[in-house]
Amino acid sequence: MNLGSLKPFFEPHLLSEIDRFGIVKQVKKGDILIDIGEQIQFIPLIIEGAVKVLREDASGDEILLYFVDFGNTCAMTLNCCMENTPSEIRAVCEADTSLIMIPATYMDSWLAKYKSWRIFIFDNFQGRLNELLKAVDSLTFLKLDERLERYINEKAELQKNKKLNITHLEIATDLNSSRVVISRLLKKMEKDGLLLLGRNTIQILN
Amino acid sequence: MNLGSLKPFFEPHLLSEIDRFGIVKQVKKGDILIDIGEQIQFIPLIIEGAVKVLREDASGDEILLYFVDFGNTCAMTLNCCMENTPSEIRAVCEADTSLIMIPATYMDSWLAKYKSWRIFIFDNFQGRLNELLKAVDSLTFLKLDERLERYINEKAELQKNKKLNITHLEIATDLNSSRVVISRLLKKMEKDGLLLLGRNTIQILN
DNA sequence: CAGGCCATGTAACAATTGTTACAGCTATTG
DNA sequence: CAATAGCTGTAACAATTGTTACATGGCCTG
Repeated sequence: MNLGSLKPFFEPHLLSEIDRFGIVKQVKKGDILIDIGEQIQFIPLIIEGAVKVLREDASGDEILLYFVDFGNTCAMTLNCCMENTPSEIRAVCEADTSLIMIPATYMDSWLAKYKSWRIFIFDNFQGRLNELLKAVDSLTFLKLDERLERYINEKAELQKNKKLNITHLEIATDLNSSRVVISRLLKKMEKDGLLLLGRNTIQILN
Repeated sequence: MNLGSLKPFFEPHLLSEIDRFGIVKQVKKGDILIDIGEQIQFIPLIIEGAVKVLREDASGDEILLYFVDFGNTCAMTLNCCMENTPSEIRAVCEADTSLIMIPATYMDSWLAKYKSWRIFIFDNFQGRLNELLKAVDSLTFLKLDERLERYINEKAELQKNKKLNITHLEIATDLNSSRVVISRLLKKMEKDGLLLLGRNTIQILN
C-alpha cells in the first residue's frame, strides 16, 4: 500500500499499523459507500476522490450535509464504530475514490497509543461539526438562491473546475427543493451574468 | 466537591483527578456561559440544570441548536479546547446551573490515560452530532408548525413541566421566525385543543 | 391610579418557495 | 432514422412564511 500521502498526518509506527491492518478499497463514482441503517465495521479514510454525505427522511426526501475529501474521514462513521450503532447517513462517491478501510477495533486502542491519531480523530470531529453548523446556517439564514450559489461554488471548488456536469434535478435533490424552482433560479443567475447554462452543464463565469 | 452523581461515568482515579483540578461554578438562568468568538480554556461539565446552545449570523439573527443537560458537555467546546479556536456558538443557561470546569490542558492526557474519559468524550461527540443532525432534519423536512410543536414538547420535557413560562417572542427567536407567525400558529394549536395560551404561559394539554 | 411597557390578537398584504402542466429540445438506442 | 427517455423552459397557481400596522389588555412603577 502506498501511504506516502498520509505521512504528514501520522507518526511512523502508526503508519505501519495502518499499512498492516488497513484494507484498500476502490469505489466508483455514484456508488453508495455507506447507507442509512447499516452497521459500520470499518473507518473509511479517504486517499483520493471525494464523498458526499447526505441525510434522508422517512418519505425519501434528501438533503446534502457536506463533502468529505482527501485525508479526512466521516465523523458520523467514527461514532457508529465506537458505539456500534447503525449509520444515520448515506455516503455517496462524488468521483472515483480510493480509501483505506480501518477495522473499527483499532479505533480505541490507537487513541490511547498515538497522539497523531487523537489529533486526526479530533480534527475530523471538528471538521464535521463545523460542516454541520454550516449546513444549519445555510438552512436557517440563507434563501434558496443563496444556498444554490453556495452549492455551485462548492462543487466547482471540490472538482477544481468551473464547468459542472450536473442536472437541475440533481441539484434540487441535494438542496431538497424541486427541479422547477432550481431551473427558475439558475435562469435568473444566467440572466444576471453569473452562469452559462447548457444541457447537463453549468459554466460558472467570473 | 460532591462528585457522587458522576460516579457512574468515570473510573475512580479519574474522579479524583476531576476532584483535584475541576473548578465548580454556579451560573444563573439567562446568563451567558460561553459566547461566540470567545476563547475557551475550560471544558464545562454540567452537574445540574441545563444550557441552550445557539448560533447567530452576522445580522444578529439566532437559531437554537440544542439543549445540553446533566452529565453532558458541549462538543463544540471540546473542539475549541483541543484546537484553541474561538467558540462558534453561544451557550445560555436555561435554568440555574452548576458545572465543573475542567482545564482544557487535561483533555488530551486523560484521553490517553482513561478509557472512561474516551467513552465520555465520544458519547458527547455522538450526542452533539446527533443533535445537530436533528436540527438539520427539522429545518429541512418540517414545516414551521411542526418545528414549533417539537420545540414546545422538548422544552416541557426538559423542565419536566407541561406549563411553560415563555413568550411568543422568545419562541420566535429560538426558531428564527417572527412573533406574529408564532402567535398565529399557537392560536391555531389552541383552537385544535393542543394548548392553552395565557400571558407568558403555554399549557400543554393531553 | 395614571402612564407606559410589554405581550398578545388580528388583518391585510408581500415574498418566497412549491406544484402542476405542458412544450420543445437533445441524446441514445434499436 | 424513428422512437423514446431525459433535460430544460415557462406559465399559472397554491401554500407557507414573513412584514407592517394597529388594537387590546395586563402588569409594573412612580
